[in-house]
Amino acid sequence: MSTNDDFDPIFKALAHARRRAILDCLKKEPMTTGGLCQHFHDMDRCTVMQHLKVLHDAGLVVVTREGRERWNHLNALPIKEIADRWIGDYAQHAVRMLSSLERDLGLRNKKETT
Amino acid sequence: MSTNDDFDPIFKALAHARRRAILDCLKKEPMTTGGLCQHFHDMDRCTVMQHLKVLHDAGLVVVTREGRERWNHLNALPIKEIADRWIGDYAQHAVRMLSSLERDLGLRNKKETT
DNA sequence: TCAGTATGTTATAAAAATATAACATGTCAA
DNA sequence: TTGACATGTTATATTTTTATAACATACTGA
Repeated sequence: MSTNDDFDPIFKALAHARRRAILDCLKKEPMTTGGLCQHFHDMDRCTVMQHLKVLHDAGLVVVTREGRERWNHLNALPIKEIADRWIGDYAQHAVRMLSSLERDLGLRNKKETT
Repeated sequence: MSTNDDFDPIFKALAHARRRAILDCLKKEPMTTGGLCQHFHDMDRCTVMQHLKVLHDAGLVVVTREGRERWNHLNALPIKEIADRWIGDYAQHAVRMLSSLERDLGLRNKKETT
């Protein structure tokens, strides 16, 4: 399935807790690379930049420049695309499973009460 | 954020295209390990089993046994949880961005037509 | 201009994920 | 029982990811 492969860099980008934390930061407001390094003071600046590169390559971070500063903006569209085009089927699967479980429990209760 | 860490094994499990392909298979119907190996004939049986272990540890695959067969069932609930508890904020972010973009384009068109 | 600052690049060490091989266990059915 | 089969386990090679260091570039403002 081609759509599955399209999503690959996005899933990979989301796979690291540090990167999800960076996204959480950028969800609140755009930040400079330096600002992010300050926020994640336990992480080397180069590490932050590598994570930003992964996020950028996945299209989850958009970069603008102001003088010598680099502003990193969240682009949540790829995440929404995954939600719309990939997760839907699985969510349905889960809901079906839950409702059949509910039905089975219902039958059991019925049986017990009769 | 603690919820972020709870999701870690799930995001990690979803990060590999082969594992997502396995989930796609199991979404259609439960399969034995052997059945999966037959389907992914270009992958070593041990590799399939390792992937199944990752999926199982993440709670995405539930295992039942029948004699010498092991049946792997999809459990999509963790995916639905991510959808409900993690993706929501980002989807909203995306929608907000799109609507502000729309508004800006609307303003531009207005300007152009006046 | 020039010191200080923000970011970029290249190389490399360390850790984790992926794939395979070799061997082990348990079940079925003749 | 016993041979074939489905799965499980342990060890290890290969590849990728993650983290850091050292050096380079470019902008700002005094």
